[in-house]
Amino acid sequence: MGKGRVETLYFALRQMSVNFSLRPGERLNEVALARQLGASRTPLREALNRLAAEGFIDFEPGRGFICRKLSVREVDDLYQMRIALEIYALRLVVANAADDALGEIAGFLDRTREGESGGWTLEDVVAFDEYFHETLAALAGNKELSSTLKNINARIRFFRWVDMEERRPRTQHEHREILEAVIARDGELAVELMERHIDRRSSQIADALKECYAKLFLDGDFTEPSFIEEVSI
Amino acid sequence: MGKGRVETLYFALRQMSVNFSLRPGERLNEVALARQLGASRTPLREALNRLAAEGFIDFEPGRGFICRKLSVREVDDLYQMRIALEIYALRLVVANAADDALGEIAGFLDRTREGESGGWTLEDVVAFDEYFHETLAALAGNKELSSTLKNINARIRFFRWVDMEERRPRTQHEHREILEAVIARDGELAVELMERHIDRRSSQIADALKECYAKLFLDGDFTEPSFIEEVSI
DNA sequence: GTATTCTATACTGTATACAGTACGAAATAC
DNA sequence: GTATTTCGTACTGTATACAGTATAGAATAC
Repeated sequence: MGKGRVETLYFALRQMSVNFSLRPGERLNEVALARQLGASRTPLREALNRLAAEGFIDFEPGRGFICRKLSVREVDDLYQMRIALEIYALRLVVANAADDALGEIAGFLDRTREGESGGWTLEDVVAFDEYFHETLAALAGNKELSSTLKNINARIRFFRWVDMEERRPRTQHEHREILEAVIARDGELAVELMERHIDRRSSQIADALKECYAKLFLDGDFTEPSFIEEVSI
Repeated sequence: MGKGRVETLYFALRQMSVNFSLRPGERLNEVALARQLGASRTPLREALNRLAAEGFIDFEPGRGFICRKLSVREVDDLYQMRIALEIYALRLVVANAADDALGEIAGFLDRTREGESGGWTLEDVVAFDEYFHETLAALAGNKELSSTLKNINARIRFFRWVDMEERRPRTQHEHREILEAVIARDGELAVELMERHIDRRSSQIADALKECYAKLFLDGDFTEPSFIEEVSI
């Protein structure tokens, strides 16, 4: 079955939103975007409407579609959502998951370990990080929860990309600890470790976001960082 | 500022999806729907795309938009999501909420108490139930969490409407107990009460859904209950 | 009578045209 | 020089036309 034109546009635009190829706060020119993506305005707008419903872009009636801004508040809220969902999922996983499935994840952690040889790029590490959390949560067997979590992860990926630079050394060890607590069926420990692993201070988020927009505007046309909201907390 | 045409269509269609004025599993005829709602197909489809992204209706490429089916699995998953989100929110509320705000909710529970005199309709009671949960969770101050919760509540409203017939007597008392635990800042108790209050067995859900579609097809044209998925668990 | 192919219809998917409006730039007043 | 109004442009919002395809019904074969 063909995936459908709107679907294709949806994923292309989603990708653009995720890595901010579109500048934050910028109004999207539908005609230009449509031509750039080789489509017409109608299916483009349908894809944009879906993305707006999922929080990947903003929409203002009469003004059109606008690239979301880098908001401390939003990242903060999404990290809390992660904690809420992942912790609940984790309890279910500890109670119900098969040992086999947990063993698979352990194998994944082994294969992606960063030894003296293993030279992973930052993108790799971020992808592994997401994969670990999503796969573990998926063992809870709740589709709605899993898809919500995936959406959240996509929306905070730009942040993770900066955050990971600092946390990279710790991440691996923490993942292993969490998984071992799950395998030992120690729910309380697993939950406690997971919460500490995910938790971020608002100040950390603000710092990372500053770095984010610095990165975004490094090459050339630095205009006005008016697209970053609530830098102060 | 005018709310925009698509926005209006969005809410009208959302309402239709919530109370299943559209029959589950039924393909939506865009031309007919557009005429019925006094709009053109283009904005209609934009609204439908948003609703599809939020899970209020389904979409199959090449076949068009389809009213979601009554699914035990989905209701089950959404109830788990409620537990995950509301419990996490509750911990934040216990830790941070102002006494004033909690007092307001207590006042709301008083005003909506079902005395010998107070004759509330089932719709009223369901609305009060949603309001209690959403208002309490909102005190956690997380916009993403609140809006996700509201979406979930809209998606399970048809179910609540049946479920409440049975739970009506208990509900009020349980809400009061939960709130009192929060006011007493007893987080563990509040969480335990809330989890028990929300939790449903899959078998309960299946029974209620059967009643749901019985209700939907009571007047006249009973055709084929093929729109109910996974009646057996 | 049942299954299968063909055909007509009706619906979705997309392009495009047009209307209305927001926005920016130029011009004028002060 | 600064503020304000006017005007032109360009973009969004919506209707509509057309093309392609899924679907149902009729006709035919078995």
